[in-house]
This record gives sequence, C-alpha cells and structure tokens, in this order.
Amino acid sequence: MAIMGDTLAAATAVGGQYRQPILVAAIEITAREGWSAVTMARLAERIGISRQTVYNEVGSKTALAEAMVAHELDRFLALVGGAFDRHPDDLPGAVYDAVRGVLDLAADNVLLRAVVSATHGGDAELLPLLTTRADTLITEATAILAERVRSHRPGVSAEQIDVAVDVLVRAVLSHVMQPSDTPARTADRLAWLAGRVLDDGSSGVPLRYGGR
Amino acid sequence: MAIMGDTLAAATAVGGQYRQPILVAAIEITAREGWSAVTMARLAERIGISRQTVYNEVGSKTALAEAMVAHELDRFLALVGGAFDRHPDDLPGAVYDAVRGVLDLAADNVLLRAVVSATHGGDAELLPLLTTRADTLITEATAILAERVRSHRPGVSAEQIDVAVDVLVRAVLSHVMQPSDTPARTADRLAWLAGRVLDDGSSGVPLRYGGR
DNA sequence: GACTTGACAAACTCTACGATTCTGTAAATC
DNA sequence: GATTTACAGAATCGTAGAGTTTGTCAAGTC
Repeated sequence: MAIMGDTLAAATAVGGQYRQPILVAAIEITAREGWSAVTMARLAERIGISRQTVYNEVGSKTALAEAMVAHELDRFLALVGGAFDRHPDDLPGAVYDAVRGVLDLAADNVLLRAVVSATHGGDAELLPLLTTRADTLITEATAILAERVRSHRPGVSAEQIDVAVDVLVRAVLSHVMQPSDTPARTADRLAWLAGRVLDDGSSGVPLRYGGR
Repeated sequence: MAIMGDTLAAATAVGGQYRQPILVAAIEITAREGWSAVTMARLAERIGISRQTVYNEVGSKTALAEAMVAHELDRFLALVGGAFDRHPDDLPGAVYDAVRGVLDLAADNVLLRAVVSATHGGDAELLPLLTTRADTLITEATAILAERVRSHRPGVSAEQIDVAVDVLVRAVLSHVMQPSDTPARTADRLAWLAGRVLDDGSSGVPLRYGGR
C-alpha cells in the first residue's frame, strides 16, 4: 500500500475541478451545522456553481457522504503513514507521532470523531451512511499499521505484531472518544507500550516507563 | 443466562422486596423490546403489584434506569473480580478469564452493550440516561483492575500498570462493540499481551505468542 | 404498615395532514 | 462544459388533536 494520498487520493481527487471544493464545503457545513444542513442547493450557492454541476460531480447525496468519509479517512491514514516515514528507525517514535497526530486531529474534527464513533457502535445521529466504510476502519487501520510495523520489526512474529497493533488501534480509537489524558501523554504511554511489546531484543529500550 | 445475578446482590438488593423483581423485569423488557417499551404500569402488571408500589420502590423512571445500569455494571465488574480471585498466582490466566467472561457476557446482553456503546460515544437510542454512570465505566473498570493487577505484580511500577490496564480495558470495550475474533482467541491474545507488558522478570513467561 | 385504588395535572408520544423543501433527472440554452 | 428551467417523487416541517405515561395525591383495604 502506497503512502499518503497517492492511491487513496486516486479515490478522491479524481473528478472535475469542482469536486474538491464541494467536498470541503460539505465537510465544513457538516462540522458546524450537521449533515442535515448540507443541501445540494446550498453547496452550489456557496461555491458559486449550479446545483446541476454538483450532481454531475458527486452523483448523489449518498455518494457525497461516502466521499466525505473517504476524504477524512485518508487524512487519518496519511497521518499515520507520515509518522512512520519520519521515523524509519524508531518504532516508539513513530507510534508517538502517529498517536499524537490522530488524537490532535480528532480533537477539533467533528467528522473524524463521527466516523470513529460509528465504528465504535454509536449512532452519531449525523451519518448513518458511513457504515459501509466505518465498518472497516479498524480493519484498514490495523492492516496498514501492521504493514509498517513489520518493516520496523522484521524479527518479530506476525502474530505478535497483529496483537500489538490491534490493541494499539483500538486504544487510540477509544481515546478519541473518551480521552483520559492529553494527546501528548497518551501518545507517550502508547509508544512506550508498543516498544515494550514489540521489543525484538536488539534495541536498548529501557523497560521502565519514563515521561517524554 | 449462565450466571445468576445473585453474586453481588448485596449492592443491589437494598430496598423493599419488590425492587429486585422490578429491576429484572425492566431489564428483560428493555433487552427484548427496548427501553421505550418499559412503562411503570407494565412493570406493575407483570409482577402483580400496583403501579404506586413501583413508584415507592424505584422513585422514578430515571432512577429505574440508573438502577438497571448499576445492576449490569455490577455483573460486569463482579466477573472481573471473580476471574482474579480464581487465579491468585497467574496474571495472564486471570486476564484470560476476565476478558473471556466479559466478551461472552456481552455477546448476549443487549443492555451491557448499550452501556459500553454509550461509553464509547454512541447514542444507542435506548438509554441517553446512562451518561452519568457510563462516563465512569472506563474509570471504574480501570481502577479495580489496576488494584487487582497491583497485587499480582508488586514489583512493577504503578505507572506501568496504569498504562497496561488502560489499554487492556479499552481494547476489551472495543472488542465488545466490534469483535474481530472469537472471545476465546481475543482473550488469549490480550492475556499474552498483559503477561508480556507486565512481566516483572521473575516468571518464566515465554515471549512468543502461543495459542491456548 | 404495607399495599392498592382511583383520580388528576403536566408532559410526552402518536397520528394525520397539508405546506414546504429537497433530491434526482431531463431537456433546452448559453 | 456549464447553466437554467422544469418537474415528479420523497423527505421534512409545523401544526393540531387524541391518546399515553409520568409523577403525586388522598382515601380505602388487608
């Protein structure tokens, strides 16, 4: 799986010149006034195009919702990928950056939280549409994370990595919904845990927990 | 209903003779037809008492909801306590039993899942009332678990235990909402992880993951 | 003394219905 | 290509009236 929005952007950036502005406007309105406040007419008016053009670009309102969710999910996953790119030789560092990034992003991102909320069983009242995509959030995130971790820890068994990654992903999602500390401290703790669980014996990682 | 609710009846049995039947009936109706199907008149009729007696026992419908949630939460926490009682010298074993128990219980327990769902941000459409209690689910569960783990691992730092327990609790809650495997296998993996993270160096716990 | 009965106001839910808005599609126009 | 206009069907909104339910009385019964 390629990094950043490349492959994923292919899913969102394809389309006419108005697709991106429409998505951005739709996300903005949803975040501030809720999904129900998003109407095709309003999007058209705000961007300065005709309603018909909106339909030509996004197809239907359901498709628009899907695209919005995909767009947010891309940011989410791109962030994780970026963190691992920045720390090719430092797994705890990568985990710290990834967790911190996701938590910070989620803090002021209504839509992302709605997606996570939906993943975690909630109704969210605002997007019963994202079920298709949201069902696979844990699966997708786990998959790309496991892939990245595997390259950091070639000596650790796949099963072991799967366990650690599954727990890491679910813990982060849970902290998005119910934070119990600052993003920085949560990231610190999870990074420590990842280092400890996925220690391959070669590094000099101290097993004591220590604040960053 | 595998395990009867009398385990910690002490916490809930306070009150008149009708309190328990009322709670049981309310839980039963909620599980099958939803919270809106629970009316004071219906509870009275089903038990064979007057509506006024129901009010005398539980006070109000909101109080009834609170009592129901408390009742389910007690089962939940008692299960964890029991698992640790059964394995005083085996932390992974205790974690396995606790996780397995919670996951099995949650599988056929609508109300418990509603509580967890609420904790994890969702609305659940059926109990917007449990916010008071549900907010503290993670906190409470983490607290009693940490306490238990501390007695198993006197040599491990409190901070270290807090991190492991927080992650464990959140992972379990997440698996209640979105299982990715059987309760047995999930419990197995989390027990392994707990053993690994909380290894105090004294045990001969193998660091390889192995099926149970 | 504990429980029941009947009565009651206030709040809430259910239903129905017309007005309004929105979606989605099509054709004509620039 | 994009826009405008037009339109049918669906969804939403606001309203108003009927019916339930809640929560609290006080009087009655075992």
